[in-house]
Amino acid sequence: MGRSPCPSGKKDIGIRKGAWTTAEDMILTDYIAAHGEGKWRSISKQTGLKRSGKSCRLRWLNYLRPDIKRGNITRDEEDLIIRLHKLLGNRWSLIAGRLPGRTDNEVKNYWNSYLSKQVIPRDHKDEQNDTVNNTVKNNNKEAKMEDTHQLMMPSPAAPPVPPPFLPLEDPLNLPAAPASPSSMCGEGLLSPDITTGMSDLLEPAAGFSSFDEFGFGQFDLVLEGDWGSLQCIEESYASHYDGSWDCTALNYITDEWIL
DNA sequence: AACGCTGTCAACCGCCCTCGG
DNA sequence: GCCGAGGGCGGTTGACAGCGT
Repeated sequence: MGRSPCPSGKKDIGIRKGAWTTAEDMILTDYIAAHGEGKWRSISKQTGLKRSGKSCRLRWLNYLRPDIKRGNITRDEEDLIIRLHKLLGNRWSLIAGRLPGRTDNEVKNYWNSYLSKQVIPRDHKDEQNDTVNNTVKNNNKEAKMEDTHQLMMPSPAAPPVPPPFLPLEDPLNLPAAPASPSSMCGEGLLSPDITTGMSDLLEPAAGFSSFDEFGFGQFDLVLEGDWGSLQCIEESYASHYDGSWDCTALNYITDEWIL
C-alpha cells in the first residue's frame, strides 16, 4: 500500500519518501519510547532516519502509536462519525479525537471512501424525494443508503424530545432565534455550509476554553438524552455570555443534532 | 489469463497557526 | 509588529488489491 519509495525530490535531496520499512519503524518507535513525542525534525538528525520531521510525525501518529485501534470501524463509531461530521464538517482531527484509537487520517479515508457516498447521496435524495424514481437496478444501493439513513434518524429508543430550546432570557439582550437556518445564512450569521460555518462562528467565549469544549459537552448530553444537564449548560453559557458568540447558532446546533 | 476499472489507505503536499526571538 | 521555525491539519496522490468482463 502507499507510495513507492521513489525519491522525486530536487529540493529534498537525501530525504527518503514513500512507504516506511520495518527497520525505519523500529528506529522511530525506539526513539519515541526513549525520548517521547515532539521535536520531530530533530528525530531524523538524532536517529539517522532519512525522513522529514513531518513524515516521522505522520508515521507515528497514524500507524505506530501503541493506542491505535486496528480493525473495522464499528457501527457505533460510524454513527458517531456521521453525527460529528454533520456538526463539525471536515474537521477530521476533532472527529477522530472523539473516537479513541482512531486517527484523523483513518476517519477521513473512511468518510471519503465509504460514508460520503452513502450520506451525501441520501441527503441529496431527501431534497428531491418527490422526483426520484427507484429502479430495480438501484435496489441494493438504496437499501444500503436506507440503512445508513436510519443512523441519522431518531431510533425507537432515542432520547425523549427535549424541551423547546428557546432564546435565552434577556438580561444579556441576546438576539432572537432566527426563523430558519437559511435566514441565519442570509444575515451572514452562518455560512451557507452550516457544518463548517458553525465552527467559524462559535469562537471561544468566557466560561469555555473553546467551541469544541462547549460543543462537545452539549453533544454528549444530546447523545445521552440528558436534557436537564443540557439546560444547565445553556444557563451557564448565558451567565458567561460576553457577546463574542451568537447564541442563536446554538439553538440551531441543537436542532441539528436532534434532527 | 489478461486487462481495465474501482476502492482502499498510507503517505505527501501545501496552507495555516503558534510561539519564540 | 515582524519573521522564521516547528508543528497541525485537510486535501490530494498514487500504489496496490480485488473484482468484473
